[in-house]
Amino acid sequence: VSTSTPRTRYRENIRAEIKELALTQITESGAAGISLNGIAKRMGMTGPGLYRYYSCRDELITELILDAYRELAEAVRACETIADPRQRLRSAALAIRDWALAHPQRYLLIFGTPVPGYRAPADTTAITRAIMAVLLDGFAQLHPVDPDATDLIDHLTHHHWAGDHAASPAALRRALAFWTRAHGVLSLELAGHFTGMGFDPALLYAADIDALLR
Amino acid sequence: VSTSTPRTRYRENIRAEIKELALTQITESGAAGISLNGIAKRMGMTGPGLYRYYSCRDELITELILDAYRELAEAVRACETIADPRQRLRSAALAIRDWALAHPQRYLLIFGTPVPGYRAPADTTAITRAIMAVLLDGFAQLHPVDPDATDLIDHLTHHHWAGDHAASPAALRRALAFWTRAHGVLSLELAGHFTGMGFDPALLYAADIDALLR
DNA sequence: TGTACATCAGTGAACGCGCGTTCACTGATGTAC
DNA sequence: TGTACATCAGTGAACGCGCGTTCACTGATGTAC
Repeated sequence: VSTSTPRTRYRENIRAEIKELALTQITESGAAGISLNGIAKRMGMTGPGLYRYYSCRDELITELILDAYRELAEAVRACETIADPRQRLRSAALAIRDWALAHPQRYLLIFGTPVPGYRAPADTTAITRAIMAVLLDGFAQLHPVDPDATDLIDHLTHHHWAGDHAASPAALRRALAFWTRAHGVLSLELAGHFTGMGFDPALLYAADIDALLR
Repeated sequence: VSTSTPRTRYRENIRAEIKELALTQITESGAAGISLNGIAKRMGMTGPGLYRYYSCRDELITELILDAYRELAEAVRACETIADPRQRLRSAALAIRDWALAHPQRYLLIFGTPVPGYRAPADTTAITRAIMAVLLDGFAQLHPVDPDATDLIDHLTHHHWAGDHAASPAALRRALAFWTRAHGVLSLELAGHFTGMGFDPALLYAADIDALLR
């Protein structure tokens, strides 16, 4: 973008600072606790001043969600260069986990309990699809495994999602399992449901994903 | 409980009505949206009146969480009578899903993004343990399978959780996977992440659980 | 380089709202004799 | 059965708080000649 006058650069910085503080608000008070007034106060500004940067609270939340989706997709896409599909999928799983642990609020903002009354932007499905494409490619290149879940695979044969990406039902089935298993461990871990159980969630995560890659 | 004077019965009814309305508030505005004033208004009462029944907002939330945990545990324990371990675990999985779909707010209240600033009551771990006991028993009775995830199983050997229930590491590993896989599908389904994908989450759920029971 | 003007960041007051919680109180419901 | 008293449900006013958002404004920053 060539619109880089001092003023627009300044605006970008402020917008970034606002988002940064919004994330700490989520950490402290949950997604519903995002408040323009609160952010302004921490920046040494008054509330209305923020309306120069975001026209309303929902616009800020939308941008936070889209940013998070994009960052996660980028982390996954960074694994695309790995030639071996098994290694690629394994490192994609690790990339997702690393990102989720590094940015728990962001992860839960996307995949956690939906923000009440807030409708997620439509653009997110395109990003989801981009992530899915990496998984589908990977599983398509993995040698096929013994048939399981025939019910589900039959079902998926008649439902063409995944856009123009004509994935085999078996690959789609595994990609979906990849997603749900990763999320299962991650969301329980982030919500603190494993604390006090004295085992390492990383190993559980790896085991659950590896079972899909054998 | 023999304390069933007309007055205590009346109190119990009001408390139940309060909880009922709190659940609809969660549905409408999320767990953070629970508000004593709002509930009172819907009951045709004034806000302070509710303080006869709950000493503060957190006490209400705590009771909602404990109720939900207990109900879920009950649903799982109802499967204990099934003799065949495979069938028992299968129906436990279905019981969990049925309950989660029937009471999405309750499920997300327990397993969703934690309520900000709110500290969950300690009694929940005992209930979690009761659910885990059913799973551990079931997997202990299933004939052992080909060794997988040896890293994780080694790890679990040295970490004795699950209380006095001396479960084998292999059973513990499968019980944990049962839990995370169930939650993975359920929470994504409840959060609406499968809408527009045109497949039946029930089949994905069944397939992911069945893979553990073969 | 200097002046005139337009743009824009941020302020402060205001609006209406809902929240949790306390307090002193009225009036109904139960209890004891 | 009737009266005297204690208990308790619910009210209304009040406190202090924070929220999103609007509006008219000041003062600084950039732009054009």
